[in-house]
Amino acid sequence: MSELKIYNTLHRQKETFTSITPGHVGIYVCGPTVSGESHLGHARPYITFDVVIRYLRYLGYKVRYVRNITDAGHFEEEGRVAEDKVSTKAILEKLEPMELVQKYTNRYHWAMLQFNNVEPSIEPTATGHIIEQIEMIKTIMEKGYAYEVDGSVYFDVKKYAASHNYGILSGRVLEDMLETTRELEGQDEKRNKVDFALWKKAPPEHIMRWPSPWGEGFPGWHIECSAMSAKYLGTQFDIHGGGMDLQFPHHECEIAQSEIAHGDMMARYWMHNNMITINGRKMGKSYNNTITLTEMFSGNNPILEKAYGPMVIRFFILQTHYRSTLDFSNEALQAAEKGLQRLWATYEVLQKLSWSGNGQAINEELDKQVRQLLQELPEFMNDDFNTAKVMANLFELAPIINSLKGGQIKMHEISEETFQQLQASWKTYLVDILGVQMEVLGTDEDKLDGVLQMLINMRKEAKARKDYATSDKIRNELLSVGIQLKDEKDGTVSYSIVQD
RNA sequence: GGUUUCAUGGCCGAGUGGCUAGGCAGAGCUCUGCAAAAGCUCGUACAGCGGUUCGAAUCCGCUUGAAACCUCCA
Repeated sequence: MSELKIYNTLHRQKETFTSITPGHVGIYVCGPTVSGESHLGHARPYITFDVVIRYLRYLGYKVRYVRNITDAGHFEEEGRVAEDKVSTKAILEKLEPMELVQKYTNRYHWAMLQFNNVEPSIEPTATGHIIEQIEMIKTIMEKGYAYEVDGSVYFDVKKYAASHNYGILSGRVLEDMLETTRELEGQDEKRNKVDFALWKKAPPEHIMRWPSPWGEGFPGWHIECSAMSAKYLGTQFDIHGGGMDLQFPHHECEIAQSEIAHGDMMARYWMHNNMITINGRKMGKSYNNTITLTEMFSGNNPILEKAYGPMVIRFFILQTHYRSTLDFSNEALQAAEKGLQRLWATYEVLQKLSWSGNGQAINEELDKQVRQLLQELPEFMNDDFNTAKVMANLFELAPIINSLKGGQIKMHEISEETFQQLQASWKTYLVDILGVQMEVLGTDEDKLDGVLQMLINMRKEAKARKDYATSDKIRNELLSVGIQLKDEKDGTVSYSIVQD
Protein backbone atom coordinates (compact mmCIF):
# COMPACT_ATOMS: atom_id res chain seq x y z
CA MET A 1 0.00 0.00 0.00
CA SER A 2 1.12 3.51 -0.70
CA GLU A 3 2.25 5.83 2.07
CA LEU A 4 0.20 8.61 3.54
CA LYS A 5 1.14 11.94 2.07
CA ILE A 6 0.06 15.20 3.61
CA TYR A 7 0.29 18.65 2.11
CA ASN A 8 2.42 20.56 4.57
CA THR A 9 1.76 24.28 4.48
CA LEU A 10 5.16 24.79 6.07
CA HIS A 11 6.93 23.62 2.92
CA ARG A 12 4.11 24.07 0.43
CA GLN A 13 4.28 20.54 -0.82
CA LYS A 14 2.98 17.07 -0.16
CA GLU A 15 5.20 15.10 2.17
CA THR A 16 5.23 11.50 3.32
CA PHE A 17 3.83 11.37 6.82
CA THR A 18 5.90 9.88 9.60
CA SER A 19 4.97 10.35 13.22
CA ILE A 20 7.43 11.39 15.91
CA THR A 21 6.56 8.41 18.09
CA PRO A 22 5.94 5.32 15.98
CA GLY A 23 2.33 4.24 16.16
CA HIS A 24 1.17 7.44 17.81
CA VAL A 25 -0.02 10.73 16.41
CA GLY A 26 -0.51 13.99 18.26
CA ILE A 27 -2.75 16.46 16.49
CA TYR A 28 -3.96 19.88 17.53
CA VAL A 29 -6.82 21.62 15.76
CA CYS A 30 -7.88 25.17 16.47
CA GLY A 31 -11.39 25.04 17.85
CA PRO A 32 -14.12 27.63 18.09
CA THR A 33 -14.32 30.91 19.94
CA VAL A 34 -17.51 30.32 21.86
CA SER A 35 -18.75 33.88 21.85
CA GLY A 36 -21.29 33.17 19.16
CA GLU A 37 -22.97 30.48 17.17
CA SER A 38 -21.06 28.33 14.71
CA HIS A 39 -21.83 28.89 11.07
CA LEU A 40 -21.45 26.78 7.96
CA GLY A 41 -17.87 27.91 7.46
CA HIS A 42 -16.87 26.58 10.85
CA ALA A 43 -18.19 23.17 9.93
CA ARG A 44 -15.46 22.70 7.37
CA PRO A 45 -12.39 22.30 9.56
CA TYR A 46 -14.28 20.18 12.05
CA ILE A 47 -15.45 17.77 9.38
CA THR A 48 -12.17 17.88 7.47
CA PHE A 49 -10.09 17.05 10.50
CA ASP A 50 -12.64 14.55 11.70
CA VAL A 51 -11.90 12.53 8.59
CA VAL A 52 -8.17 12.99 9.15
CA ILE A 53 -8.48 11.58 12.66
CA ARG A 54 -10.71 8.74 11.48
CA TYR A 55 -8.29 7.79 8.74
CA LEU A 56 -5.22 7.93 10.97
CA ARG A 57 -7.00 5.63 13.40
CA TYR A 58 -7.99 3.35 10.58
CA LEU A 59 -4.31 3.16 9.64
CA GLY A 60 -3.67 1.91 13.16
CA TYR A 61 -2.29 5.00 14.82
CA LYS A 62 -3.22 5.82 18.35
CA VAL A 63 -4.29 9.40 17.94
CA ARG A 64 -4.44 12.03 20.62
CA TYR A 65 -6.73 14.66 19.19
CA VAL A 66 -6.66 17.99 21.00
CA ARG A 67 -9.15 20.64 20.00
CA ASN A 68 -9.39 23.72 22.14
CA ILE A 69 -12.26 25.94 23.11
CA THR A 70 -11.41 29.61 23.12
CA ASP A 71 -13.44 31.14 25.89
CA ALA A 72 -11.25 34.17 26.46
CA GLY A 73 -8.39 35.99 24.91
CA HIS A 74 -9.50 36.95 21.44
CA PHE A 75 -9.84 40.61 20.71
CA GLU A 76 -11.95 42.57 18.42
CA GLU A 77 -11.50 46.14 17.48
CA GLU A 78 -14.41 48.09 18.75
CA GLY A 79 -14.17 51.78 19.25
CA ARG A 80 -10.42 51.38 18.90
CA VAL A 81 -10.22 49.93 22.37
CA ALA A 82 -8.98 46.41 22.85
CA GLU A 83 -11.66 44.36 24.49
CA ASP A 84 -12.10 40.76 25.19
CA LYS A 85 -14.57 39.40 22.67
CA VAL A 86 -16.30 37.15 25.12
CA SER A 87 -16.90 39.87 27.71
CA THR A 88 -18.19 42.32 25.11
CA LYS A 89 -20.89 39.97 23.96
CA ALA A 90 -21.74 38.93 27.48
CA ILE A 91 -22.59 42.44 28.51
CA LEU A 92 -24.84 42.79 25.50
CA GLU A 93 -26.73 39.67 26.33
CA LYS A 94 -26.66 40.36 30.05
CA LEU A 95 -25.12 37.04 30.84
CA GLU A 96 -22.21 36.16 32.99
CA PRO A 97 -19.25 35.60 30.68
CA MET A 98 -19.08 31.97 31.67
CA GLU A 99 -22.81 31.62 31.14
CA LEU A 100 -22.43 32.85 27.60
CA VAL A 101 -19.47 30.60 27.03
CA GLN A 102 -21.40 27.64 28.34
CA LYS A 103 -24.37 28.37 26.12
CA TYR A 104 -22.37 28.46 22.91
CA THR A 105 -20.16 25.59 23.97
CA ASN A 106 -23.26 23.46 24.42
CA ARG A 107 -24.57 24.43 21.00
CA TYR A 108 -21.24 23.72 19.44
CA HIS A 109 -21.07 20.28 21.02
CA TRP A 110 -24.59 19.59 19.85
CA ALA A 111 -23.65 20.51 16.28
CA MET A 112 -20.53 18.31 16.40
CA LEU A 113 -22.73 15.43 17.48
CA GLN A 114 -25.12 16.06 14.60
CA PHE A 115 -22.20 15.84 12.20
CA ASN A 116 -21.17 12.53 13.72
CA ASN A 117 -17.73 13.95 14.48
CA VAL A 118 -15.49 11.94 16.75
CA GLU A 119 -14.90 13.58 20.09
CA PRO A 120 -11.54 15.11 20.78
CA SER A 121 -9.34 13.25 23.23
CA ILE A 122 -8.84 16.49 25.15
CA GLU A 123 -10.82 19.67 24.75
CA PRO A 124 -8.95 22.26 26.80
CA THR A 125 -10.28 25.74 27.45
CA ALA A 126 -8.24 28.92 27.45
CA THR A 127 -9.63 30.03 30.81
CA GLY A 128 -8.65 26.71 32.31
CA HIS A 129 -5.02 27.27 31.34
CA ILE A 130 -4.29 30.81 32.45
CA ILE A 131 -1.46 29.59 34.65
CA GLU A 132 0.22 27.70 31.83
CA GLN A 133 -0.07 30.74 29.62
CA ILE A 134 1.42 33.04 32.24
CA GLU A 135 4.30 30.62 32.80
CA MET A 136 5.00 30.53 29.10
CA ILE A 137 4.97 34.30 28.85
CA LYS A 138 7.41 34.47 31.76
CA THR A 139 9.76 32.12 29.95
CA ILE A 140 9.61 34.21 26.81
CA MET A 141 10.40 37.33 28.82
CA GLU A 142 13.30 35.64 30.58
CA LYS A 143 14.75 34.77 27.21
CA GLY A 144 14.46 38.38 26.21
CA TYR A 145 11.87 38.15 23.46
CA ALA A 146 9.03 39.92 25.21
CA TYR A 147 8.71 43.20 27.03
CA GLU A 148 6.22 44.71 29.42
CA VAL A 149 4.59 48.09 28.96
CA ASP A 150 2.10 49.31 31.54
CA GLY A 151 0.72 45.93 32.52
CA SER A 152 0.70 44.48 29.00
CA VAL A 153 3.30 42.16 27.53
CA TYR A 154 4.27 42.12 23.86
CA PHE A 155 6.31 39.72 21.80
CA ASP A 156 9.32 41.34 20.14
CA VAL A 157 8.89 40.22 16.56
CA LYS A 158 11.77 42.24 15.15
CA LYS A 159 14.22 40.71 17.57
CA TYR A 160 12.84 37.26 16.88
CA ALA A 161 13.08 37.76 13.14
CA ALA A 162 16.75 38.70 13.39
CA SER A 163 17.66 35.14 14.31
CA HIS A 164 14.58 33.15 13.33
CA ASN A 165 12.38 32.86 10.30
CA TYR A 166 9.30 34.88 11.11
CA GLY A 167 7.01 34.29 8.16
CA ILE A 168 8.11 30.70 7.67
CA LEU A 169 4.53 29.48 7.55
CA SER A 170 2.73 32.32 5.84
CA GLY A 171 5.50 33.33 3.44
CA ARG A 172 5.46 36.87 4.73
CA VAL A 173 8.42 39.19 4.73
CA LEU A 174 8.95 41.26 7.87
CA GLU A 175 10.05 44.37 6.00
CA ASP A 176 6.82 44.37 4.01
CA MET A 177 4.76 43.97 7.11
CA LEU A 178 6.50 46.82 8.88
CA GLU A 179 5.30 49.04 6.08
CA THR A 180 1.87 47.67 5.42
CA THR A 181 0.46 46.72 8.81
CA ARG A 182 -2.34 49.08 9.60
CA GLU A 183 -2.67 51.29 12.64
CA LEU A 184 -4.29 49.42 15.49
CA GLU A 185 -4.98 49.89 19.12
CA GLY A 186 -2.09 50.02 21.49
CA GLN A 187 0.39 50.75 18.72
CA ASP A 188 2.05 53.41 20.77
CA GLU A 189 2.91 50.85 23.41
CA LYS A 190 4.60 48.50 21.03
CA ARG A 191 8.19 48.83 19.93
CA ASN A 192 7.15 47.82 16.44
CA LYS A 193 3.72 47.56 14.99
CA VAL A 194 4.25 43.91 14.05
CA ASP A 195 4.65 42.98 17.71
CA PHE A 196 1.72 41.08 19.13
CA ALA A 197 0.24 40.92 22.63
CA LEU A 198 0.97 38.02 24.95
CA TRP A 199 -0.87 39.57 27.87
CA LYS A 200 -3.21 42.54 27.98
CA LYS A 201 -3.87 44.75 30.94
CA ALA A 202 -7.56 44.74 31.80
CA PRO A 203 -9.25 48.12 31.90
CA PRO A 204 -11.31 48.72 35.07
CA GLU A 205 -14.65 47.88 33.48
CA HIS A 206 -13.37 44.64 32.04
CA ILE A 207 -15.08 41.67 33.65
CA MET A 208 -12.83 38.84 32.48
CA ARG A 209 -9.59 39.30 34.33
CA TRP A 210 -6.92 37.28 36.06
CA PRO A 211 -4.03 38.23 38.31
CA SER A 212 -0.57 38.02 36.80
CA PRO A 213 2.95 39.24 37.51
CA TRP A 214 2.06 42.28 35.40
CA GLY A 215 -1.19 43.11 37.15
CA GLU A 216 -4.74 42.09 36.36
CA GLY A 217 -5.38 41.27 32.76
CA PHE A 218 -6.14 38.56 30.25
CA PRO A 219 -4.13 36.45 27.84
CA GLY A 220 -3.22 37.60 24.36
CA TRP A 221 -4.39 36.47 20.98
CA HIS A 222 -2.33 33.42 20.28
CA ILE A 223 -0.74 32.17 23.46
CA GLU A 224 -3.42 29.65 24.46
CA CYS A 225 -2.80 27.29 21.55
CA SER A 226 0.95 27.30 22.15
CA ALA A 227 0.57 26.66 25.87
CA MET A 228 -2.11 24.00 25.66
CA SER A 229 -0.64 22.07 22.76
CA ALA A 230 2.70 21.89 24.56
CA LYS A 231 1.02 20.72 27.72
CA TYR A 232 -0.92 17.88 26.15
CA LEU A 233 1.09 16.96 23.08
CA GLY A 234 4.60 18.00 23.97
CA THR A 235 6.77 20.83 22.72
CA GLN A 236 6.85 19.22 19.32
CA PHE A 237 3.96 17.22 17.95
CA ASP A 238 2.87 15.81 14.63
CA ILE A 239 0.03 17.77 13.06
CA HIS A 240 -1.40 21.20 13.63
CA GLY A 241 -4.59 21.99 11.77
CA GLY A 242 -6.96 24.85 11.23
CA GLY A 243 -8.51 27.14 8.67
CA MET A 244 -6.37 28.87 6.09
CA ASP A 245 -7.30 32.21 7.50
CA LEU A 246 -5.45 31.29 10.68
CA GLN A 247 -2.11 30.95 8.93
CA PHE A 248 -1.40 34.56 9.63
CA PRO A 249 -1.17 35.91 12.16
CA HIS A 250 -2.43 33.17 14.48
CA HIS A 251 -0.26 30.24 13.51
CA GLU A 252 2.76 32.31 12.62
CA CYS A 253 2.65 33.83 16.11
CA GLU A 254 2.19 30.43 17.71
CA ILE A 255 5.32 29.23 15.96
CA ALA A 256 7.37 32.22 17.13
CA GLN A 257 6.25 32.00 20.75
CA SER A 258 6.74 28.28 20.95
CA GLU A 259 10.11 28.42 19.29
CA ILE A 260 11.37 30.84 21.93
CA ALA A 261 9.68 29.17 24.89
CA HIS A 262 10.42 25.57 23.94
CA GLY A 263 13.15 25.70 21.36
CA ASP A 264 11.24 23.58 18.87
CA MET A 265 9.19 24.02 15.75
CA MET A 266 5.97 23.17 17.53
CA ALA A 267 4.41 21.02 14.83
CA ARG A 268 5.91 19.10 11.94
CA TYR A 269 2.94 19.09 9.62
CA TRP A 270 0.69 22.09 9.21
CA MET A 271 -2.63 21.44 7.54
CA HIS A 272 -5.02 24.18 6.50
CA ASN A 273 -8.47 23.79 5.07
CA ASN A 274 -9.78 26.29 2.55
CA MET A 275 -12.81 28.48 3.02
CA ILE A 276 -16.47 28.05 2.24
CA THR A 277 -17.60 30.90 0.04
CA ILE A 278 -21.02 32.26 -0.71
CA ASN A 279 -21.50 34.15 -3.95
CA GLY A 280 -17.76 33.91 -4.38
CA ARG A 281 -16.96 35.55 -1.06
CA LYS A 282 -15.67 33.97 2.09
CA MET A 283 -18.38 33.27 4.62
CA GLY A 284 -17.43 35.25 7.67
CA LYS A 285 -18.63 37.55 10.38
CA SER A 286 -16.91 40.53 8.83
CA TYR A 287 -18.80 40.01 5.57
CA ASN A 288 -22.12 39.56 7.25
CA ASN A 289 -22.94 36.62 5.04
CA THR A 290 -22.97 33.76 7.49
CA ILE A 291 -25.54 31.02 7.78
CA THR A 292 -25.47 29.42 11.20
CA LEU A 293 -25.61 25.68 11.57
CA THR A 294 -28.93 25.92 13.37
CA GLU A 295 -30.29 27.81 10.38
CA MET A 296 -28.87 25.24 7.97
CA PHE A 297 -30.55 22.41 9.84
CA SER A 298 -33.89 24.24 10.10
CA GLY A 299 -33.89 26.12 6.79
CA ASN A 300 -34.62 29.27 8.74
CA ASN A 301 -32.64 31.73 6.66
CA PRO A 302 -33.82 33.64 3.59
CA ILE A 303 -30.86 32.41 1.55
CA LEU A 304 -31.92 28.80 2.08
CA GLU A 305 -34.52 27.21 -0.14
CA LYS A 306 -34.96 24.41 2.34
CA ALA A 307 -33.40 22.80 5.39
CA TYR A 308 -30.24 20.75 4.94
CA GLY A 309 -29.45 17.96 7.37
CA PRO A 310 -26.07 17.59 9.00
CA MET A 311 -25.17 14.58 6.89
CA VAL A 312 -25.98 16.50 3.73
CA ILE A 313 -23.60 19.23 4.84
CA ARG A 314 -20.97 16.68 5.74
CA PHE A 315 -21.30 15.07 2.34
CA PHE A 316 -21.25 18.44 0.61
CA ILE A 317 -18.00 19.34 2.34
CA LEU A 318 -16.30 16.01 1.70
CA GLN A 319 -17.17 16.01 -1.99
CA THR A 320 -14.55 18.70 -2.43
CA HIS A 321 -10.88 18.45 -1.58
CA TYR A 322 -10.24 20.28 1.68
CA ARG A 323 -7.69 22.65 0.17
CA SER A 324 -10.08 23.97 -2.50
CA THR A 325 -12.60 26.67 -1.86
CA LEU A 326 -16.12 25.38 -1.71
CA ASP A 327 -18.94 27.57 -2.91
CA PHE A 328 -22.27 27.45 -1.16
CA SER A 329 -25.41 27.25 -3.26
CA ASN A 330 -28.80 25.69 -2.82
CA GLU A 331 -28.31 23.77 -6.03
CA ALA A 332 -25.03 22.28 -4.82
CA LEU A 333 -26.52 21.33 -1.45
CA GLN A 334 -29.47 19.68 -3.10
CA ALA A 335 -27.16 17.80 -5.43
CA ALA A 336 -25.24 16.61 -2.39
CA GLU A 337 -28.46 15.52 -0.76
CA LYS A 338 -29.44 13.40 -3.73
CA GLY A 339 -26.00 11.92 -3.99
CA LEU A 340 -25.87 11.08 -0.31
CA GLN A 341 -29.22 9.35 -0.48
CA ARG A 342 -28.13 7.30 -3.43
CA LEU A 343 -24.89 6.18 -1.82
CA TRP A 344 -26.56 5.38 1.45
CA ALA A 345 -29.36 3.42 -0.19
CA THR A 346 -26.75 1.48 -2.12
CA TYR A 347 -24.84 0.83 1.07
CA GLU A 348 -27.94 -0.61 2.72
CA VAL A 349 -28.59 -2.78 -0.30
CA LEU A 350 -25.03 -4.05 -0.20
CA GLN A 351 -25.10 -4.95 3.48
CA LYS A 352 -28.18 -7.08 2.94
CA LEU A 353 -26.71 -8.96 0.02
CA SER A 354 -24.73 -12.12 0.46
CA TRP A 355 -22.54 -13.89 -2.02
CA SER A 356 -23.98 -16.97 -3.63
CA GLY A 357 -21.79 -18.41 -6.30
CA ASN A 358 -22.67 -21.69 -7.83
CA GLY A 359 -19.56 -22.73 -9.58
CA GLN A 360 -20.31 -20.72 -12.68
CA ALA A 361 -17.53 -18.78 -14.27
CA ILE A 362 -16.78 -15.34 -12.93
CA ASN A 363 -16.70 -12.33 -15.18
CA GLU A 364 -12.99 -11.58 -15.04
CA GLU A 365 -13.30 -8.14 -16.49
CA LEU A 366 -15.98 -7.06 -14.06
CA ASP A 367 -14.19 -8.66 -11.14
CA LYS A 368 -11.03 -6.85 -12.04
CA GLN A 369 -12.85 -3.55 -12.39
CA VAL A 370 -14.37 -3.87 -8.93
CA ARG A 371 -11.04 -4.77 -7.39
CA GLN A 372 -9.40 -1.85 -9.10
CA LEU A 373 -11.97 0.60 -7.78
CA LEU A 374 -11.56 -0.79 -4.28
CA GLN A 375 -7.79 -0.75 -4.36
CA GLU A 376 -7.79 2.88 -5.29
CA LEU A 377 -9.67 3.90 -2.15
CA PRO A 378 -6.67 3.82 0.21
CA GLU A 379 -4.50 5.41 -2.45
CA PHE A 380 -6.85 8.35 -2.68
CA MET A 381 -6.96 8.77 1.07
CA ASN A 382 -3.19 8.54 1.21
CA ASP A 383 -2.96 11.28 -1.35
CA ASP A 384 -3.60 14.09 1.10
CA PHE A 385 -7.05 12.84 2.09
CA ASN A 386 -8.72 13.06 -1.28
CA THR A 387 -12.24 12.32 -0.14
CA ALA A 388 -13.68 13.60 -3.40
CA LYS A 389 -12.04 10.78 -5.31
CA VAL A 390 -13.06 8.23 -2.72
CA MET A 391 -16.64 9.26 -3.24
CA ALA A 392 -16.29 9.14 -7.00
CA ASN A 393 -15.23 5.50 -6.78
CA LEU A 394 -18.08 4.65 -4.46
CA PHE A 395 -20.42 6.22 -6.99
CA GLU A 396 -18.85 4.15 -9.72
CA LEU A 397 -19.42 1.01 -7.69
CA ALA A 398 -23.03 1.87 -6.96
CA PRO A 399 -24.54 0.70 -10.27
CA ILE A 400 -22.66 -2.58 -9.96
CA ILE A 401 -24.03 -3.17 -6.47
CA ASN A 402 -27.55 -2.24 -7.49
CA SER A 403 -27.26 -4.52 -10.49
CA LEU A 404 -26.21 -7.38 -8.23
CA LYS A 405 -29.40 -6.84 -6.36
CA GLY A 406 -31.56 -6.18 -9.42
CA GLY A 407 -30.22 -9.20 -11.21
CA GLN A 408 -28.70 -7.39 -14.18
CA ILE A 409 -25.42 -8.79 -12.87
CA LYS A 410 -25.43 -12.29 -11.41
CA MET A 411 -23.70 -12.79 -8.11
CA HIS A 412 -21.46 -15.50 -9.48
CA GLU A 413 -19.93 -13.02 -11.89
CA ILE A 414 -17.67 -11.70 -9.17
CA SER A 415 -15.60 -13.85 -6.88
CA GLU A 416 -16.53 -14.38 -3.27
CA GLU A 417 -13.36 -12.66 -2.16
CA THR A 418 -14.12 -9.60 -4.24
CA PHE A 419 -17.62 -9.46 -2.88
CA GLN A 420 -16.41 -9.64 0.71
CA GLN A 421 -13.95 -6.88 0.01
CA LEU A 422 -16.68 -4.82 -1.55
CA GLN A 423 -18.90 -5.17 1.46
CA ALA A 424 -16.13 -4.47 3.93
CA SER A 425 -14.75 -1.50 2.01
CA TRP A 426 -18.07 0.29 1.87
CA LYS A 427 -18.45 -0.03 5.58
CA THR A 428 -14.89 1.11 6.15
CA TYR A 429 -14.83 4.04 3.79
CA LEU A 430 -18.38 5.34 3.82
CA VAL A 431 -19.20 4.78 7.47
CA ASP A 432 -15.93 4.55 9.38
CA ILE A 433 -13.74 7.00 7.49
CA LEU A 434 -16.09 9.46 5.80
CA GLY A 435 -18.26 9.20 8.89
CA VAL A 436 -21.60 9.03 7.11
CA GLN A 437 -24.28 7.86 9.48
CA MET A 438 -27.99 7.85 8.72
CA GLU A 439 -29.46 5.89 11.57
CA VAL A 440 -32.43 8.16 11.95
CA LEU A 441 -34.89 5.61 13.24
CA GLY A 442 -33.38 5.39 16.68
CA THR A 443 -34.61 3.13 19.40
CA ASP A 444 -38.13 2.74 18.04
CA GLU A 445 -36.86 1.18 14.86
CA ASP A 446 -38.54 -2.14 15.49
CA LYS A 447 -41.90 -0.60 16.21
CA LEU A 448 -41.77 1.60 13.16
CA ASP A 449 -40.75 -1.34 11.06
CA GLY A 450 -43.72 -3.32 12.31
CA VAL A 451 -46.11 -0.55 11.40
CA LEU A 452 -44.58 -0.17 7.99
CA GLN A 453 -44.73 -3.87 7.26
CA MET A 454 -48.43 -3.74 8.09
CA LEU A 455 -49.00 -0.88 5.67
CA ILE A 456 -46.93 -2.59 3.02
CA ASN A 457 -49.08 -5.70 3.36
CA MET A 458 -52.28 -3.69 3.18
CA ARG A 459 -51.03 -2.06 0.03
CA LYS A 460 -50.10 -5.43 -1.40
CA GLU A 461 -53.61 -6.70 -0.79
CA ALA A 462 -55.12 -3.61 -2.38
CA LYS A 463 -52.93 -4.09 -5.41
CA ALA A 464 -53.91 -7.74 -5.64
CA ARG A 465 -57.54 -6.75 -6.03
CA LYS A 466 -56.54 -3.93 -8.35
CA ASP A 467 -57.65 -1.30 -5.90
CA TYR A 468 -55.01 1.12 -7.07
CA ALA A 469 -56.67 4.09 -5.43
CA THR A 470 -55.99 2.56 -2.03
CA SER A 471 -52.51 1.33 -2.86
CA ASP A 472 -51.47 4.70 -4.24
CA LYS A 473 -52.93 6.45 -1.25
CA ILE A 474 -50.78 4.39 1.09
CA ARG A 475 -47.73 5.00 -1.01
CA ASN A 476 -48.28 8.74 -1.40
CA GLU A 477 -49.18 9.42 2.18
CA LEU A 478 -46.14 7.56 3.41
CA LEU A 479 -44.03 9.63 1.04
CA SER A 480 -45.53 12.82 2.38
CA VAL A 481 -44.32 11.92 5.87
CA GLY A 482 -40.90 11.06 4.52
CA ILE A 483 -40.99 7.35 3.90
CA GLN A 484 -40.46 6.15 0.39
CA LEU A 485 -41.59 2.70 -0.72
CA LYS A 486 -39.65 0.85 -3.35
CA ASP A 487 -41.19 -1.95 -5.38
CA GLU A 488 -38.42 -4.39 -6.01
CA LYS A 489 -38.12 -6.55 -9.06
CA ASP A 490 -38.84 -9.72 -7.11
CA GLY A 491 -42.15 -8.36 -5.85
CA THR A 492 -40.99 -7.48 -2.37
CA VAL A 493 -41.29 -3.97 -1.06
CA SER A 494 -38.64 -2.06 0.83
CA TYR A 495 -38.64 1.45 2.20
CA SER A 496 -36.23 4.20 2.98
CA ILE A 497 -36.40 7.31 5.09
CA VAL A 498 -36.13 10.48 3.05
CA GLN A 499 -33.54 12.85 4.46
CA ASP A 500 -34.23 16.49 4.78
C1' G B 1 -0.39 48.94 -2.37
C1' G B 2 2.19 44.09 -0.79
C1' U B 3 1.88 38.58 -0.44
C1' U B 4 -0.48 34.12 -2.08
C1' U B 5 -3.97 31.48 -4.76
C1' C B 6 -7.59 30.35 -8.34
C1' A B 7 -10.28 30.47 -13.39
C1' U B 8 -12.91 23.14 -15.86
C1' G B 9 -19.41 21.26 -19.66
C1' G B 10 -26.50 24.00 -17.35
C1' C B 11 -24.82 23.66 -11.81
C1' C B 12 -21.16 21.50 -8.14
C1' G B 13 -16.61 19.71 -8.55
C1' A B 14 -11.74 15.65 -9.36
C1' G B 15 -7.60 15.88 -12.30
C1' U B 16 -0.19 18.29 -13.19
C1' G B 17 1.95 16.22 -20.26
C1' G B 18 -1.14 11.51 -24.05
C1' C B 19 -5.86 6.58 -21.70
C1' U B 20 -9.83 13.11 -21.55
C1' A B 21 -13.27 11.42 -12.89
C1' G B 22 -17.73 11.62 -10.21
C1' G B 23 -22.31 13.90 -8.57
C1' C B 24 -26.77 16.88 -9.65
C1' A B 25 -29.92 18.58 -13.48
C1' G B 26 -31.68 17.19 -18.67
C1' A B 27 -33.09 13.52 -22.95
C1' G B 28 -34.30 8.44 -24.57
C1' C B 29 -35.05 3.32 -23.31
C1' U B 30 -35.93 -1.21 -19.81
C1' C B 31 -38.75 -2.64 -15.59
C1' U B 32 -43.82 -1.15 -13.49
C1' G B 33 -51.16 -1.11 -13.14
C1' C B 34 -49.14 4.01 -12.81
C1' A B 35 -45.15 6.03 -10.30
C1' A B 36 -40.82 6.01 -7.43
C1' A B 37 -36.41 3.29 -6.94
C1' A B 38 -32.98 0.59 -9.91
C1' G B 39 -30.44 -0.53 -14.67
C1' C B 40 -28.75 0.90 -19.75
C1' U B 41 -27.57 4.86 -23.39
C1' C B 42 -26.51 10.17 -24.57
C1' G B 43 -22.96 15.63 -23.25
C1' U B 44 -16.24 15.85 -25.43
C1' A B 45 -15.69 21.04 -21.02
C1' C B 46 -11.04 23.07 -19.36
C1' A B 47 -11.00 32.23 -19.17
C1' G B 48 -8.29 34.69 -23.61
C1' C B 49 -3.70 35.14 -26.48
C1' G B 50 1.10 33.44 -27.41
C1' G B 51 5.15 29.81 -26.44
C1' U B 52 7.66 24.86 -25.14
C1' U B 53 6.47 19.74 -26.96
C1' C B 54 5.37 14.54 -31.56
C1' G B 55 1.38 15.76 -28.08
C1' A B 56 -1.15 20.45 -22.83
C1' A B 57 -6.92 21.45 -19.14
C1' U B 58 -2.12 19.91 -17.11
C1' C B 59 4.61 23.33 -18.18
C1' C B 60 6.26 28.82 -19.38
C1' G B 61 4.91 34.05 -20.53
C1' C B 62 1.38 37.86 -21.12
C1' U B 63 -3.80 39.64 -20.77
C1' U B 64 -8.48 39.59 -18.38
C1' G B 65 -11.42 38.23 -14.20
C1' A B 66 -12.15 36.50 -9.07
C1' A B 67 -10.71 35.42 -4.13
C1' A B 68 -7.89 34.94 0.47
C1' C B 69 -4.27 37.05 3.75
C1' C B 70 -1.81 41.73 5.30
C1' U B 71 -7.15 43.33 11.18
C1' C B 72 -10.95 39.30 14.92
C1' C B 73 -11.99 35.33 11.57
C1' A B 74 -12.54 28.11 10.32
